[in-house]
Amino acid sequence: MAVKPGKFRREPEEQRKMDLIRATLSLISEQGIHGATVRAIADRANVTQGLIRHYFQTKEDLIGAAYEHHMKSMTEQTASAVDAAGTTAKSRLCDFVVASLKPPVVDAGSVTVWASFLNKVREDERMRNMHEQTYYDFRDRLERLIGDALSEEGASGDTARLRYLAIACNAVIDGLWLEGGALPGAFAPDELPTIGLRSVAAITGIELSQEKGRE
Amino acid sequence: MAVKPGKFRREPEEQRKMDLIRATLSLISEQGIHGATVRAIADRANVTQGLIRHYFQTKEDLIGAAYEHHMKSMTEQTASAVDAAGTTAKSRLCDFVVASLKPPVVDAGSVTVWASFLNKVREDERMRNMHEQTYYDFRDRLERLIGDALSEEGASGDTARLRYLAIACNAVIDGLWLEGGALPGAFAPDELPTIGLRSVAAITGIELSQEKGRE
DNA sequence: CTCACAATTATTCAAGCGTATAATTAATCC
DNA sequence: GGATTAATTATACGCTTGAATAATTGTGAG
Repeated sequence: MAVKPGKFRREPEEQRKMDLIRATLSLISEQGIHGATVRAIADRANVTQGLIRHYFQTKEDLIGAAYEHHMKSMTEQTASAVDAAGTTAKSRLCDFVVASLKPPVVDAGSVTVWASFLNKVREDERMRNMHEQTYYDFRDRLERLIGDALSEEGASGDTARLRYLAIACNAVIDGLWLEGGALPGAFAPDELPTIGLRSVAAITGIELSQEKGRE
Repeated sequence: MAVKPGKFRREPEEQRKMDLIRATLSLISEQGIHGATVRAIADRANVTQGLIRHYFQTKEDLIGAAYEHHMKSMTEQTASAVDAAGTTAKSRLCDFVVASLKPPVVDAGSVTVWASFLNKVREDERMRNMHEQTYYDFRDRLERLIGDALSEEGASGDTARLRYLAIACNAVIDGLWLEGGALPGAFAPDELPTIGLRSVAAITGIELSQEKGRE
């Protein structure tokens, strides 16, 4: 009755795959992993369930693709907050921390998706590799930012100390991210970024003021 | 052929419930939530599946009971490391941090179980309440320990600062716990406790030496 | 000793799952 | 503008799931 019936439209492969991935992620974020059945996914992507197997050999393949997309997207969202060149290393570190602890990175659905996948990481080697890579990638970025900020202050850290600083700061960020997503309403709007910055500053010994944002 | 056939034995209610809970948790920790089917649980507890419904009205009830048990058990394991009276507040804080970051609290299965349940926290109110309560209980213990250690040093923290310190230290511990369980092999044996202690010391400004353990 | 009752097993059921295959239909090519 | 082909729908299959009910069996009371 609306635009012209026509039983279906053909779409380019990448488009359809992305539709299915997005449908999968939105379902998991709303209902957890058990809500992401092939029928529900197809329904949300406005296709029939047979199409899933046309693009993904098995449901696990789709799940894997969705996991990869979600992790890359989260890393991207934080990393993109930092690539503004020409700024000081300290302010880049600040931006990185703050971006990790604000929406849309801090988000209940995002945490749900992440936790759902964590279960599969144990069994599936491909997922385990993605998981490890994502963790190390994030931590390495952080380590570089910390190293830059330190040398900017004249203080140089040896390798071992830099590793410790990166692990510790990464842990604070992860912990705050998790709690912000898992207990929405437990923290005031700007509380997590503030606490994150102060913690990273205390651990590294770098003086960080919240330069981004109006406060 | 072994000990005496006899088709089954009657056990006291609490015993059987605990058997079922333990079977549930061990299955989840090994295979994730999807491995915990009523049949698999009954099998592992050496009963038939009908018995589950005799003790738990629904499978969700069993899952809820298992969740409660797991969370209480984790909190207990850390809390019990600290109740040695007569020691200084500083050393009690140390013990608490270290216990949180060593096996059996840091454990791959434990993290898997925790992540599996996180999915259900969103939908089920009873689970959500348990989740919040566990978090606040742990954080409050930490806050008290930090407060005690601070006043032991003469430094007194106002309420707001104490809240910040507790949230931040809790986040480091959570983050390290998570990563230790999710990436076994990524850290040296004593690395997590060491990093945890140094981080808590840096954040709170309390000088903490690793008094427990031989190093 | 046996009787009554609760603990436990045995069997059944309907629903939902992922997958497989066959039937349509939209776009492309000559 | 009809034939071809791949994208999409439609239908069906076999299996597992959680739950329900019926049939047994161990055990304590009198």
